[in-house]
Amino acid sequence: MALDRTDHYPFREIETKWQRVWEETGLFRVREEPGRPKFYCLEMFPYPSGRIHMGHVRNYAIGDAITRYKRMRGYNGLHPMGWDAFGLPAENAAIDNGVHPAVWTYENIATMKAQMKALGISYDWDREVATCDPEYYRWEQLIFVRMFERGLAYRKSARVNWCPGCQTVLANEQVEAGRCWRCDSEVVTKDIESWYFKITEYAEELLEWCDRLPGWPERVLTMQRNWIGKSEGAEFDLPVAGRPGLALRVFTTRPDTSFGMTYAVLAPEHPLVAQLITGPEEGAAVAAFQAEVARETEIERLATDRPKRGLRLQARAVNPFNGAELPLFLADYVLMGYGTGAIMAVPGEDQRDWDFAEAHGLPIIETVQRPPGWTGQAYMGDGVKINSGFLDGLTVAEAKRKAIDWLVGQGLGVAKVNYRLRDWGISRQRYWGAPIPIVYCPSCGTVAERPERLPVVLPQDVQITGKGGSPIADVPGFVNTTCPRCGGPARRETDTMDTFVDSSWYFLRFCSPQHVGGLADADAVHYWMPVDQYTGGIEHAILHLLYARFYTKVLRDLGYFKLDEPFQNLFTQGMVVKDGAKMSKSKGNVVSPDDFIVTYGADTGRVFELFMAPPEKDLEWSDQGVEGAFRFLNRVWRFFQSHRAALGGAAPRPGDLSAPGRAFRRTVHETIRRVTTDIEEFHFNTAISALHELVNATHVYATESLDRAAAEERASLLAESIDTLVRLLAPFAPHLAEELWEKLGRRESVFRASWPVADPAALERDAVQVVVQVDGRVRTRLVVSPEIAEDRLRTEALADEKVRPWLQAREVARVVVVPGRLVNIVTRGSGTPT
RNA sequence: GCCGAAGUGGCGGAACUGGCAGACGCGCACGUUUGAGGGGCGUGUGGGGUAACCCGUGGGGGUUCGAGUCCCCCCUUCGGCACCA
Repeated sequence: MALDRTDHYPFREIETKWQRVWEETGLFRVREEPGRPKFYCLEMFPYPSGRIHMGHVRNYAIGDAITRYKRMRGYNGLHPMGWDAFGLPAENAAIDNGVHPAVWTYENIATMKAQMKALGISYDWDREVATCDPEYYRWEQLIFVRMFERGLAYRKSARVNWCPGCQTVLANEQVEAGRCWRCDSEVVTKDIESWYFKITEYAEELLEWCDRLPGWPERVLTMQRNWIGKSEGAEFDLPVAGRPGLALRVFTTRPDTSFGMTYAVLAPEHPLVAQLITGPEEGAAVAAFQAEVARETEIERLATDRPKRGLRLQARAVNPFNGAELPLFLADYVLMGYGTGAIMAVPGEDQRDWDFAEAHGLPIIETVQRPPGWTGQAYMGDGVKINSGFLDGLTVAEAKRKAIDWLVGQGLGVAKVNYRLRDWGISRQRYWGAPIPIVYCPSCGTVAERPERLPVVLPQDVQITGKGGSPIADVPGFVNTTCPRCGGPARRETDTMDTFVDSSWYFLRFCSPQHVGGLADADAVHYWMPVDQYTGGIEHAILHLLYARFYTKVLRDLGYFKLDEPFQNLFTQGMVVKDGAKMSKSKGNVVSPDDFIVTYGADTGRVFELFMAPPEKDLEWSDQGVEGAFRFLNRVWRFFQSHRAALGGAAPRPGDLSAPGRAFRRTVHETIRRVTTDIEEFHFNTAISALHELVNATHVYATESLDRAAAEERASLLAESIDTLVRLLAPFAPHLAEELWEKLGRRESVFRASWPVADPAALERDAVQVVVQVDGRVRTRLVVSPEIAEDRLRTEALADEKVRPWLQAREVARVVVVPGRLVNIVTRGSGTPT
């Protein structure tokens, strides 16, 4: 049942008023103040897709609560916002509606910025950046140039999704069940020349630093470690039988199992395959197999619940450990992109090899002693080596070392560390992205653009059809240029950069967004960085966060900044769902922030989203929950209105308060303590419930009848309570708090006021409740002094009249006393109480 | 298939390091204010039982004086994934 809102607090006037005041006074504008502690709070900047949704609101409400809290604790709080403005949806809008991507993007930015302002998030809007602004991407192009000079950016062939209908490259998301999402053509793979960043060069450092990021969720670090995928082992050659000089290089993490190899496998794309074909008949079979595998996606090739496809070649490989000749296969489960693209197969100690061997009738040799009863599958555990020549009797670890030593000694192989991480392909054959600043010169070759000629500006006047190559390839004024080195006629690169590049350094630009001398002012970066709190969705746990870490290290090594890691603390928030599903237009379960703000106000939205679930978990949208949050703020407002006149008087004197006064004051200071630790630990839901309790307790205290002395002290205690409540409420409902603060007669913003500190004297208790159990069951509760001696408490518990019946005809075996908490009387015997 | 997280009232969720399970909110019921509705205020609200009490944190075992919390097995749900040699 919806509320009749004639009686609600005037949130609209309040929110508009304070948003204006904040803007006019520049309250959230910050600059470096050397010597003052800083707090850089950042939410992942959004893609300007059209309108913000409740997931954004949740993200910003979290970041804003933290920033405002930290400011009240005296930190110089940087809280910037910008736009991850390049990307595919803008091009799709252009194709579907004929609107230019730039127009579409900037319109969306204007809309979303207005929405954010209506939420009253405390951003320093002077620092706003959009990645599609040439003043932003010129520095990205400069970084590219420096990376190219260092060999960290290079070109190689890449396999892409190709739509023969549109004659264009497709992103994974544009491929639906193997078909183009636009024209429904069957998608094929195609190799094209692409630009790459050598992130693999940083694999080891990125991995090592995973152990030095205690402020990151462990599960994110685990995902990053697994993505980097370090494995240690050996790389060596398997000679091809009867083909001197020809060998397959294989990588293995289990060189100790080499005596157990019963076949070998090449990835179907392996360049050696062509040389191994013995005749036209086999050539045709191989080509057919390769075509078959090319149709499989990598996900399919890596799926466990489908049979592994294989094609046996006539050529045979030789096991260098014992000279055995082995069958040689092409198989889909071996990928060219990992290791050497060829493996020795040891079915005894690898389950994938076991499955393949069983399907193809290949022998299985056990090289590790099985535990008793082990049967029917590969054994990957430790044990004593068997059937392994000179490795017999060793443990797996010993045998690994010895096998590697042997390979090295024989000159056959090397110890090798391998990473699953691949270099980062950044070329996109698309329009709406930052141009790659490279020029192809007939005489000088591939040349980086000269820094003083940057930015290479994306031309505006293009036709976007979704067909053919990059639209800027058809703009002669863009493509035709002069060589930065020799000045002769040359051609520009027409690929643009992956938008993940744009978002890999924006947090640095926020430190000095108008800086014209480079990507960011070093002093500003050294003052503000690292980001103290980064908050966003778990979907970015790997790619964005890994790329940003990589970029930070690259910029350090290029000499720009002394900074190893960009994000000190990371928080990954849960999704906002409705009816159990993620909000989306197609499901029709979207709740619009605009409607919401009109009906309830921004403060209610924030309080609801922070209160209804712990922030790391999914939040189920609930209209009734919203009503609850709205009711709470109205209650605060009403209470304030009716008791304002009764506030004031001297500050409470803790020493000579009446008993109810002391009890009430303890509640106030307990709330300070709870809300403070809860915010520090991201428990916003329990912080807000503590505020509920404070409001309830204040209401009871204000209306209960007291004797005259107690009633006189009430005004000053209520004043302290209300003052505290307003400050504690400020991070969650900033507009309302600001309004009440002003009504309390304060001239400065509540965000310039200090965060309250709990008075230890007020927290002291003169009595505690102790639970008394008999055999673990609660029988009574005693109210005692907190300093009561242990044996006195024991005696009182044993003598209690509620306890005694439970001890009749039973013997007390022992008494467990937990001071200040409980007494548990443990008995022995058969008597039961009568 | 593997890895990770989580299963607590009618619902969202609390519960520090093993110490009163269910804070706070929603919903519901009754009362009160009101011409009425809405709203406000008050009381109650895990299940069973007149009561004393008993039973209760996905299921089953275990450790412990004491388990939502720790250990083992199982079930379910949700996330992530890379058959990575």
